[in-house]
This record gives sequence, C-alpha cells and structure tokens, in this order.
Amino acid sequence: MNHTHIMAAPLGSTLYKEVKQGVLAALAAGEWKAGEAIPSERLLGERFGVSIGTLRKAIDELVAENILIRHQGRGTFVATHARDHHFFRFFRVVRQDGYKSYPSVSLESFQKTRATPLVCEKLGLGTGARVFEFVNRLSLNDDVVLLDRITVPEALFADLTETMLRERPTTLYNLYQDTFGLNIIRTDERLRACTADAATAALLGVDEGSALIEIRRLALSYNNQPVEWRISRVNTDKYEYLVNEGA
Amino acid sequence: MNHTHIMAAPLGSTLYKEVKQGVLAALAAGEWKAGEAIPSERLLGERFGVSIGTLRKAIDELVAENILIRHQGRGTFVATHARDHHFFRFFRVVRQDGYKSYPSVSLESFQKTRATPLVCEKLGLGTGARVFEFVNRLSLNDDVVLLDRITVPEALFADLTETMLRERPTTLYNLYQDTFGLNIIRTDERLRACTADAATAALLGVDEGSALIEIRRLALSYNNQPVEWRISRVNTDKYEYLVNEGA
DNA sequence: AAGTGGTCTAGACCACTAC
DNA sequence: TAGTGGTCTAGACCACTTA
Repeated sequence: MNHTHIMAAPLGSTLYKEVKQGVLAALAAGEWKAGEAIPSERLLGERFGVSIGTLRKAIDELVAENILIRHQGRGTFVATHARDHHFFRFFRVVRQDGYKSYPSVSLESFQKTRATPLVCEKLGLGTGARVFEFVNRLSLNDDVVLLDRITVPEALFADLTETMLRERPTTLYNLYQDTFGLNIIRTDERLRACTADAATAALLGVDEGSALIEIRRLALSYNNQPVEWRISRVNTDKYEYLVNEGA
Repeated sequence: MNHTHIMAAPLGSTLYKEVKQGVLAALAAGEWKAGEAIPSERLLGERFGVSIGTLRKAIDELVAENILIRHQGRGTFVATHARDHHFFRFFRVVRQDGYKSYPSVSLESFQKTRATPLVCEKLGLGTGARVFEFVNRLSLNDDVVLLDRITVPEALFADLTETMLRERPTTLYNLYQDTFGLNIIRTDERLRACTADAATAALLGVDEGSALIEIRRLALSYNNQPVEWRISRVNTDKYEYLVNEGA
C-alpha cells in the first residue's frame, strides 16, 4: 500500500525528515518545554499521519543530536542542561590525569553595554545593539583554571540581572533554558594560544605573559540562532582541553 | 512470529548489536579491505539470520561512526582516509577566516628507536619496545603551521621506511590503511598551551618562547587498539583549532 | 533490466515504569 | 494492569547506479 501522508513535501522531502522538522518547529515554538515529556509515539504518529516506524526514525535523529532524550517506559523528553546530564558535552576542560569535575564559579563583573562590531557579527545583531557582558572565574578542585567573558543580547535576555547569575542553582545553560526559554543545542569553538595580560594574569593567578589557551565560542539554539558569544582563557598548567573524535 | 536467530546472545544481547559486532569482527579480521564494498544487505541479512530491517539498524550505527559509507545504488563500502573524504574529521586546524585547505608535508626526521615510558603507556607496549619516530612539518597556504612528532610501534609497522613516508601519494592514515591494514577510526586529543623551544621555534619560524598550542593525540583502530601517538605544536598566529559540538 | 541502498508500512512482542 | 519506548519482522515501493 502506498503511503497517503497529510503533510506537503517541501524540502528534503522524505517523510521522516518532514516529521523531524515538524517536531523541531514545535520545539522552537515552545510547545514542549525543556524537561517535559513530548507526546507518545502513537500520538505523534497520528498527528503527523505516519506509521510508528517513520515517526521513530525522525525521533531517532533528534535523540542522536541530543535534542530529545528517551526513557524506556516513561516517555521522550526535551533535553535539559542539568548538571549531571550533558554538562561535559560543552565543558571540555579536565585535569591532566583525566579526572573530570564540575567547576565552581565566581562572577567577577556584570554590565549592560553596547556590542562591539565583532560581537555584533558573531551574534547577528545590528550595529550598537545592547548586550549583557559578564565575566566568570571558574575553579576546578580549588585550582583557578578558566576565565570566561560572556556576551548575550539584551533582546533575548530581557531583565537578566547580576543576582540571577549569582544565585542560579545549576548551570548557566540551564538558566538560559528555564528563565529565557533558550535551548543551547550547538557550539562552535575555535582555539588559539595566547599570553596572559596583566588583568587576566591577576585573576588566574599566573605570571603576566604566561601561555594560555584562548577559546572563542559561539553557542546556538534551534534554527542556528546565535545566543551567546564567549571568550575563555584557560590555564593549562594542570588541566587540558579534551577532544574525542569517533566512538 | 517470534524471531529465530542463529547467533547466541552474549553481551548487550540485542540482535542488531550482535550483528554490528559480527560486522566489526569481520572488518577487524580484514575480511573486507578499506575501500571495498561489503556484501549487499540481503546477503548480510541471510548470513546473520536477521531481517533486512535489523541488518540495516546494525549498519546504520557503523555508518554513523564513519566506519562504513553507503552509496545508494552502488553498495556499502569500508571507509577510507582518502584526501577528499573524512580528512577534516581528524585535521582541525583552519585559517582564522574559516578557510580549510590541505596541508603540504615535509618529513624532517625519521628514526627507529626505543619507546620512552610515556609512549609505552600510551601505545600499550612493553618496556623498551621498538618504535618508529618521525617528524613532519605541515604548511597551509605556504604558512608553516604545524610540527608533528609521530611515534608508531614497529610491531604494527614492520618494514616502514623513510621513503614510504616521503613518497606516499595521499594521507598518512591512508598509508596506514593500504600498506599496513591499520584503520584509524578514533582519536583522543588533549590540548595545552606551551612555549616554543629553540628547535621548535626554528622549524616553525617563530620566536623562541612564543605561545603555541600543543596537541597530544592517541589514534586508535578497531577494538580500541592504539596505533599512533603524536605530539603536535601549532602556531596559531593565523590559524586556529576548530571544534564543533552538535549538528 | 537488474541490483543496490533508501523509505515506509502495519503489526507483533518485549522490557520497563507507573499506578 | 496499562502505557511507554525498544526490538524485530516481512515485504512493498522508490531512487539511483551500472551495464
């Protein structure tokens, strides 16, 4: 029997890709919030007019992209940035012996300002758009290791306050999710070697001129929407940046 | 109707996982060489006593892991490290404007020696095992950018010669595949900031003491067999190290 | 035209979770 | 016990490649 599907066939035009886009659209529209369960496979299959197998193939890809999480017997859930969950997917700094631990964060500065041309380009903002800029100092096992200078557009983060950053119970990306409905699903990172300027050296507790790694990260949400621009500097005397490819 | 499969259920014990292991075992045993087509889905389904759908699920995962490549209408092939193919999966250094180009390589040294304790540990070798050690200098767009010190065990690379390295037509990992039957499918990289010593500075054309990125890479084949240990130093004045997570 | 992988279906049964 | 996702089947039809 030929399939008689309800939806039109606009783009890549295979049924399951359309279903995937449909689910992504519902996600981007906030129909299901982070941490919530999405409807059952049977219901979604009916909604999109496809068989379970086809629906599953669409969901399979979203699970592979860490956008959804399945729990057998419970349901399928919108992924969250909870501490124990996918934290190390975006945090790659580990001790040189391989030991992974969660950083403790101290907020060093916070201001509302206007974006530089570089930041405007990275975040896709108009010239002189307003942004929040703040600096976090991260420690691992009581070693000061990272300095993050983070910039986010005011347009997406209306009413962000220093207190919200200081008193957030979990991770930064979890705050983005819960408070602003912004779900980071992808990052683009570029690393260079650099040397510590006086201010950086003081905050990291290293000598001025020490070799550091500089990470420039753009974090994106659904539809490749840029959400956060970040420049990190890492003291790699006892820690290193980990990349696994394959497996 | 219940499935009546031929194989025993040893480990993760779902049918398609067993099929996947069976295909991996055939690959590791060299039953199908790099670049060759594996048997058709119908034949493999018969061989493992499973339906096409189950066989496909096993192959799907191997394709997702870049171990096999499917070409509609032609067949399924063992992945190769051909230049145009997956080269940038293991080579992450790009120009700061994002432009990707293939490096030109010059071999700076080549020797047979005994492994240091560190190398023995990384490559899983016995104390004092014999290894080949060579240094490559890589240029991108006529800029000298990378210095690779590469160590491989003699046990896996019997009869490796300087000439083979100098006159290889394609990539290094392609040489490993074609000449030694060693298929790199995974790497573990750890990055630190470092400063250029005199020898490194001279070869990279930078000042002694310049900040560089140091990459320590272990490259592995099937069954997590360590094949190559490599320490690279990168001049990031005009280039950077690229990591994309998600999508 | 024959053979390959790619998509899709409809339904069975299993394993796990919650009530 | 009811509902969820997880696995598996058997086969139809499509799209592409090769000859």
